[in-house]
Amino acid sequence: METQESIIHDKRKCPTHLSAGECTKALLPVQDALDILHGKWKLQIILSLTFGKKRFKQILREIPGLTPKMLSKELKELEINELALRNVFDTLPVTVEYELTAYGKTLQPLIQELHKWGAKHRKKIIGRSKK
Amino acid sequence: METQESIIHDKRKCPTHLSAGECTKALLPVQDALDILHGKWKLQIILSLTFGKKRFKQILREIPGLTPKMLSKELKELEINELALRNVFDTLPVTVEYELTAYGKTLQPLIQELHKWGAKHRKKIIGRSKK
DNA sequence: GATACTAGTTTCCAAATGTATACCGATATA
DNA sequence: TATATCGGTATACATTTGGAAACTAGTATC
Repeated sequence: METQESIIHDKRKCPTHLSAGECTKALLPVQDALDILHGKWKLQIILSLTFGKKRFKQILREIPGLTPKMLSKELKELEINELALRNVFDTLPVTVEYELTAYGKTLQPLIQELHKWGAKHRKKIIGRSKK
Repeated sequence: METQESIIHDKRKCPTHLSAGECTKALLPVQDALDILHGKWKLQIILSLTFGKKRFKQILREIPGLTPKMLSKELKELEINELALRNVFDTLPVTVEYELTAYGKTLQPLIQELHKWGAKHRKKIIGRSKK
């Protein structure tokens, strides 16, 4: 078992924080993770799929305001990142089922962490002034 | 000590995933956390401040491509969320120092988690095909 | 023949976001 | 007097994002 590399607060590794240096590069994976979860619909779609396989129209009906264009786009992104799987059945009319992959389910602990921090933040900030 | 509430995968709590139900509401804190870290510059600015107090122009010089307008906007957001503090000194010309608050530093473990997942994702997906 | 169902795509448009550039007042330096 | 410094702001523009609506093919139903 290797120790988790600390990417911030390590002054021995990044004492002067040079602009184009190693430290900025270390942020790329963080950005990746953020990008994957970012957007108005991503989380809701992922959440919907955690409760089982879903068909296209079914997801559309579940999430109010979601348009087919956006759903199509978001599902493609999930597919590209191997977080969701697309299964086509040649019924009439055609049936398409989406499901989270095992890999997609590894997002869960991360979402939990975001939830934990976000919930505290709601209590601290939003609860008292914002909006 | 109370047990952390599970927001997904709990079929007893959210068996049918009704559209406007409690489950969607549970995603709001997650969105909050994502929003705070989102953007091209936020992480870089936070990272910069983890290495100590910084002045406006200093941050600008450190992060290539960053414009004063964006930096100003991002710093204001950090301030509003009480993640960063703005200190004005009446020197000539005026000196303004920004620093992470203790609360701002609580983001660190979250960023670590994002980094952990993102690094694995890089190896799995980006390393072999994307971009 | 008109309508509805499936899973999307296409087109157009509005709003949000981000960038480039110039500028501000006050002061110190060359 | 010209220039540079500080911490920003103002304006104009380009790019990105997202939404509304109509439309596709193939078949089944009314």
